[in-house]
Amino acid sequence: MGKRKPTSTNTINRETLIDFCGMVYAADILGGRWKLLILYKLDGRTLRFSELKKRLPNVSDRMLTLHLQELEKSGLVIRTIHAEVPVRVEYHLSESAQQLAPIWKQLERWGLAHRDIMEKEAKFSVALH
Amino acid sequence: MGKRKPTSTNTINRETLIDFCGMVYAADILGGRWKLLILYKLDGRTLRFSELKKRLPNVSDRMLTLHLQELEKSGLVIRTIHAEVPVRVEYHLSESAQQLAPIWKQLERWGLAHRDIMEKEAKFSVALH
DNA sequence: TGCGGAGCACACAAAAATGTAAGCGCAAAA
DNA sequence: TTTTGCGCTTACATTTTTGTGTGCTCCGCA
Repeated sequence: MGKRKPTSTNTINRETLIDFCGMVYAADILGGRWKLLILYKLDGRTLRFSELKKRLPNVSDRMLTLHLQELEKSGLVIRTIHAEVPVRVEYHLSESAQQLAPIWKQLERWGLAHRDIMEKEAKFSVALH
Repeated sequence: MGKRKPTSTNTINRETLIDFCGMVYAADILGGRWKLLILYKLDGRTLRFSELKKRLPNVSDRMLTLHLQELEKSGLVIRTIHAEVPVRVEYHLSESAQQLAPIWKQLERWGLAHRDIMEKEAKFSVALH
């Protein structure tokens, strides 16, 4: 997050890869400590900043703001400001992000399954000892 | 990569989240500059270190080694050492990783589609000016 | 004897991501 | 009048990730 040096090989590599690989592009957009989780929490509902914060353990104001800003720039979440006092700001998923939902649900399932496999293997190799 | 301070809030948060969310677990395993790309390149074939390196633009020996090691630890790639001279080391996907393939293909498609949408929107808002 | 490739390991440096603490602007509530 | 809440922003510190360069070891080959 923060700023990136535009001259770093890191940035350059990323950009050249993004050009020909949709997966790298997707990973770039979704990579970040809280992004997938934010999207997950916003799935199917609209939440305001403070509500979102409550649902994410240990996220700081700053990180939440930063990630939400990036997600907005990437066209995944939509931000609505209600000019009241105190201000009310609400977030919900864009159409594009909603199409992503089935993918992260699969990913969720795969993650759990894979973790089970790993744990069984670990037990097995302990048993061999 | 490298080592992590086990006391940092970063690590602690990650661990608590991983406990109840397969998606965070998956993201943790797959997050990393080259990981998805390595898996992608290994899809359906076996490659040795140097072949893999050729297919990945600008990756250094070190980064490739680190990522491959982590992927092996995560049970996604399988490493085979052929005791020849010079040594030959080959990598291929585990069964678990192969089950992941359809997901990243969807992600690939989504990425391209989403990028198109973003580009069109960008043009549109320029046109308004 | 020196060279060369393969697949790393190690020490170090740079960059990027994340976290912490403080404060701000406004109006209503206390 | 002071306090409170919301949704940030700013400055700064720390942690994590990535990159760079060097060298090693094994053996065959010239």
